[in-house]
Amino acid sequence: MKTIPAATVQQFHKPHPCDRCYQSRFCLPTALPREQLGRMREIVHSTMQVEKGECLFRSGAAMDKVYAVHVGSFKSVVHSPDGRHQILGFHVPGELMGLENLVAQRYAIDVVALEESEACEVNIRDLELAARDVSTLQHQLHCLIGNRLARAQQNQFNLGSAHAEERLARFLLDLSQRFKARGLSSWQFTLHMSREEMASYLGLTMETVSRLLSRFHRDGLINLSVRELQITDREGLAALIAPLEP
Amino acid sequence: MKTIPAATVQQFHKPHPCDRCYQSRFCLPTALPREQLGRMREIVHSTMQVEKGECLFRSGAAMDKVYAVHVGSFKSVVHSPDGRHQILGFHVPGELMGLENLVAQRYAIDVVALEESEACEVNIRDLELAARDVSTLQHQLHCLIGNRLARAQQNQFNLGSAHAEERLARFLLDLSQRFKARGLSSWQFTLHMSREEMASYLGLTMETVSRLLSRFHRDGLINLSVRELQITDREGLAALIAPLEP
DNA sequence: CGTTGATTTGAATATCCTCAACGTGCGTGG
DNA sequence: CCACGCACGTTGAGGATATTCAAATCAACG
Repeated sequence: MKTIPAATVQQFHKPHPCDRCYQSRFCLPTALPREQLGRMREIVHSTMQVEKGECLFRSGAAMDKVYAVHVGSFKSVVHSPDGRHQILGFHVPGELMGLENLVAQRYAIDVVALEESEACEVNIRDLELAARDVSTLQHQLHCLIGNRLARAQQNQFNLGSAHAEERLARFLLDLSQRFKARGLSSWQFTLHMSREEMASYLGLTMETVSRLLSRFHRDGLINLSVRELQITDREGLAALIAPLEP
Repeated sequence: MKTIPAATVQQFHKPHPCDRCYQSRFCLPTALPREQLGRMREIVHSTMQVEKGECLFRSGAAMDKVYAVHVGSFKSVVHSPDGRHQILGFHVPGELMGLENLVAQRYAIDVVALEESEACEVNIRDLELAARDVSTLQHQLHCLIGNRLARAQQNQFNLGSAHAEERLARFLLDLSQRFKARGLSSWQFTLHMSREEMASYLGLTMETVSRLLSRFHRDGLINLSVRELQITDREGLAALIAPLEP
């Protein structure tokens, strides 16, 4: 992992790291008026560059930073004491990671890069200070947190009330949605996670995920060459998430 | 549902509603220095009294309040468009509800009382304003949010990686833990929710929950008369949450 | 090309769900 | 007081879904 202090970035590259995700809807500085951006830049501690499979951070001890994805994608993994683990979420640019570290927790959560990625590091205390100065930033932060909670609750519904088929369909459509929100293609994208990782996230096994993807393909819903996904029948996929016959 | 404006409460009862949960560890005003309590009281809009089965709030339209449980207990329920529903959590005194309403959301979440209960209502905008004035309040709010996220993630792990037996064991121990944190008995308490509700929360069916409770009883782990629970072998229960043979 | 790791596919099994019957507690009204 | 209905809970049998174990296929890379 390579750390690039914000100062250095500003010195050598014309755009500040924050500018690079300014377009993405959910990034911190988005909601700030232009003239407040300077305040935001002050609190961005540095930019982290991580290789595929590398750990951005490992929760434990005193965790006093949050991270915003700039480039690439991450997964967050929870480990139980007995060695099992589960993926809690995938993070694409503009999303915040480490919010749960605002306070001590039971489980250790690792955040790992799925590909070569970049994230900017923000000190929590600085962020809190800035939020007190700038009400739009405070509100934006609360919005991000609200989104995050809503996402966690959606996951809970998914894992609790949906069968394998529906979980996977929801997952694919959710990804599609998130890419679309960032201005990327919503019907053709790369799954940067392995089958195993998808399975872990969905509370299934690798084999079940694989079988379902094959079935989706047979049914003409998707095209899939290893990790390159095309959604060919969005309606068909959407039909799977509401198993009802009215 | 009966609404008691804070002013009225202060007038007719000696203790302000906030005083009633001042001892509970996670309630908002807890972290405030005594002299700041006044600021907190200003933003408590009113106290809501709800009957068993009654809806405290129903998310939708513009939701601009959060609630703190004073007395009793609540459940939050998510409804999917096709009529299914799942319980996302149970809330005991001192816990905050409605945080996900800091921003618009996809799913409608209802919060319903499990028994005769009381909650105090806080306007989000007032809360944000106060948080900017009082840094301890801001930090406390972040801690509550962090806790909430951690809980959601724990649920996700539970639903995704644990079998029925383990889910139920975790649930019982979690409840025990939360009661203990409030100074109540950790080995003997009332389950205010029905089997159906427990099942919904755990992503199981009523029948499975019932069978497991019977089994736990046969194995001498618990005593259960309808809804009165005694944990007779905490170690035995804890052993179920780490299915490992070293 | 052969090795390694990821993915797909198949067959047998386990877990949990569905359906259905039965039991219990409680309030209502005969 | 007892019968009755009703909601909730328990228990059983059979079946569906997803897992486990195992083998085959595919892709990447030296």
